[in-house]
Amino acid sequence: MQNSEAMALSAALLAAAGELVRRIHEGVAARGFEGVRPVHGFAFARLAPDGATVTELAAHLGVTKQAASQLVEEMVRRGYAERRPHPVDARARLVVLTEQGWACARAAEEAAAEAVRGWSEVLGEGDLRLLWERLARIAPDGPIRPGW
Amino acid sequence: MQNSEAMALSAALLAAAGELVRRIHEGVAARGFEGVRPVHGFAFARLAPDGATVTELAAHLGVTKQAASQLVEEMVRRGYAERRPHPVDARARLVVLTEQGWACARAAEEAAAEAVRGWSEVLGEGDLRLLWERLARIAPDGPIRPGW
DNA sequence: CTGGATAGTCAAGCTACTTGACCATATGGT
DNA sequence: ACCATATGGTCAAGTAGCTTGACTATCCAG
Repeated sequence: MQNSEAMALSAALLAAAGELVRRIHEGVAARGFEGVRPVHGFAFARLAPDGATVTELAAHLGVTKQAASQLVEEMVRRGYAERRPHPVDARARLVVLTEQGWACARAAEEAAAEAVRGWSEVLGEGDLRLLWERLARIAPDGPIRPGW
Repeated sequence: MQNSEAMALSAALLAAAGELVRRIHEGVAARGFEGVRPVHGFAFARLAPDGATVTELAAHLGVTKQAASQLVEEMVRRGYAERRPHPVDARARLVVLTEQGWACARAAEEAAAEAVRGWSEVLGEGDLRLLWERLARIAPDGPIRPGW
């Protein structure tokens, strides 16, 4: 693949990602969760199953643990999450979602589904799943960094 | 497609985009252009063919024209670009790349090609082109926003 | 020629991130 | 058992890169 083509592919990927984030953000806001930034949705996704420590969250988001700590602080202040003592490590604290946090996480998922549905209409469901499968192979478990 | 699947697809897309940006940035730095931020590469791509005005660059990057103006100022200061009078509009100024700017743009393309080559090994050239084609259909001509 | 739109810049402010310092707890070698 | 070192977390301060607001110069339609 030529260099200029690689650059064009990169631009397309970045544009799609930006568009997606924008739509999810709008969708979440439209569901009444204003003041929540895009990064929160992906933080929710990490916290959702069983909670996570600040350090785990930082790794997931690709930021420093101080930044993750600030993010958690903000989520706690807004009532989306709470800090609990960690069951096995007294240094750590387990951050878990509150009921409102779960509601916001669901809103983010709905917004994502809404945005992706538009793509499905363009590509078709089958191609969309192929797109997903290939993207997942490219960057498995990579951090979801906020910004460049 | 289920909501949770849409979220997972979104995460995969974001992770791939972040990974790509990181690799391009590293590649450009490795070629001796330290101090250049990722956004510069995509600014170069827009300026490369025939130059562009600040306003056009702002639209391409999805930022305010003030931010684009600051970016241009920085690029000029570093010797990557220069402002010229616009041929037909005396209000506007045409921002064009210097020789060093072209060199950096080529470095960014090489770095992008290098990063994409790794994907090609995972997906195969054909699938990679399909991925590109589908991404391009999703967000044609969308802005390349720096960050969320 | 005149009123409104557009290109660009200057200045100030904000926000989300960073680095640095610090304490509490865990872990592993001796 | 003890100490050295590593790790989880937070507080504080600094900063980069964006924003909004205000302004000038130029274009263009009527």
